[in-house]
Amino acid sequence: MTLKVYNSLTRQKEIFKPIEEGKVKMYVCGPTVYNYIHIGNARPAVAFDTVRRYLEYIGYDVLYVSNFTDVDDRLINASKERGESVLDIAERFIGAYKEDVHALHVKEADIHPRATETMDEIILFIERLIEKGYAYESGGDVYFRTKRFNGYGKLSQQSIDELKVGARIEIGEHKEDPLDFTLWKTAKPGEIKWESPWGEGRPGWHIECSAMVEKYLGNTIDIHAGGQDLAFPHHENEIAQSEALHDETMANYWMHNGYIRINNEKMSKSLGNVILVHDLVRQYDPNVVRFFIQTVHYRHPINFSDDLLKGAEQAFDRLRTTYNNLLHRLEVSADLLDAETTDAYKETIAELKARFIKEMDDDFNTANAISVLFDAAKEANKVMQADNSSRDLLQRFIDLFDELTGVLGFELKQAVLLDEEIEQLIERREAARKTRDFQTADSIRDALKEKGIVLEDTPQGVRWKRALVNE
RNA sequence: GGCGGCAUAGCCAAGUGGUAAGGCACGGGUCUGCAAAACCCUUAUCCCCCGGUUCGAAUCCGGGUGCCGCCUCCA
Repeated sequence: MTLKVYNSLTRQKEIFKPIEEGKVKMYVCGPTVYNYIHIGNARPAVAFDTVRRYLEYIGYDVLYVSNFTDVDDRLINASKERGESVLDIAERFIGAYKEDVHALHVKEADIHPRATETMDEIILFIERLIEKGYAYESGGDVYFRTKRFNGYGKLSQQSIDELKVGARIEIGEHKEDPLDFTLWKTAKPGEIKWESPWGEGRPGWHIECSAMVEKYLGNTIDIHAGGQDLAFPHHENEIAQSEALHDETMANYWMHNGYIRINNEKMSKSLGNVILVHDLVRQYDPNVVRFFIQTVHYRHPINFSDDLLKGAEQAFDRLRTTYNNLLHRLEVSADLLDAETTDAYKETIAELKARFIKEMDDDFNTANAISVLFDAAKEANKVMQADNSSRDLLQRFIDLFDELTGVLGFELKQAVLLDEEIEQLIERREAARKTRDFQTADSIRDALKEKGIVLEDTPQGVRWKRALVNE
């Protein structure tokens, strides 16, 4: 089994080979924390969390770093508008970010550096770029001398000449060339600022990532990831800064996730269709949201709409039902299956797992990996269909689901808590059924359905499950 | 203008040279007191269109059409 990763830099799938055997150093561009995150922020968080989980699953020791941009123009604007300090706003939305991605089962990064806490390294980075002639101070600002860096545009396939056409110098900027970009920006009166060799100011947007990658991961890392829209100019500029300074490749693999659309339109503030994770996870089970995101390959665009999410909810429920039926059967079943059939299923389980790995090895094809889960559900259901199952086999299917959904980051187990009142209703219904008083039994079943509890009468006894939230 | 992506059944979505995964929805059957869940069967002679390469293409090449994105803040 060989893991292949699509590398945005070379535009092809490549065999994954870490710098250091058994270890992966990855950096994922995080959010600017001036607001609650929307699903556009959630997609990379989920996609690359799955990349991380899979890498760990196949035995790598992953060092995962993801930044918080806690000072920039948008934060400064928000600060002015709300009369709240930049740092307070950042602090609040970092908290909100963690809460939101936690709901989506995104594992916490090993290191979550903040721009404001990396200021020394940022300034040092810029000083060294100036020393090497790749940057210059001008009017209190510092700019990167873009044309000096050979290979500018290699990530986004842009040529310097073409880029020049669209580039321009804003009023108040003091660039030598329109393509140059800001490394350090002089503070205007009243703005948050830091001392530097070039006066009081703040870093440009791109430099923090270069400085953080160097500080926490080194000159060359394995994977650098983010949204497709970051490829240009953000990642392009990161490459220019880091590679100009180090004369070494910044990242061996660049990964970019596709865009999000809402009802087939671009998600944007002007269209007023921005979906906040905060709201979405209250409308849908976060497991369903995470499942849904992964039914589409991470590099492809994904469309969000109520119909699609409801469809995902239905699909997800199939897996959840099977899984919880397995748990139920394990409680009530005896070992009855013959050894030959049991062995055949063991073989099947091994094959399913191998297929899952094969799909994930192919550039993290979660859509196909999920289809393996459905096939596993079908096999598990067959085992349960034959009303003589084997506890060992049931447990193996449960383990399989636990293992594979653990990689994809969602849970199939439903909460087992039931009100005493509901327990009693179920018992009363059972009693009624025994006396063939189906009228009473059915009315209790209807009443429970009203409460969101769906009953299933199986040969092994009654099972209950929660009804879908959005029907 | 430059760069890039996408187009597969009613819907969602994999597949990128060997004869169309998976899910939702639909229909038939089995099971059930009735349901629910589940299982079995059925569901694209065909992958936007037109040419070409090939023994063979949804997959490669050329030309169209449509949709979308980046080039400015953006995940």
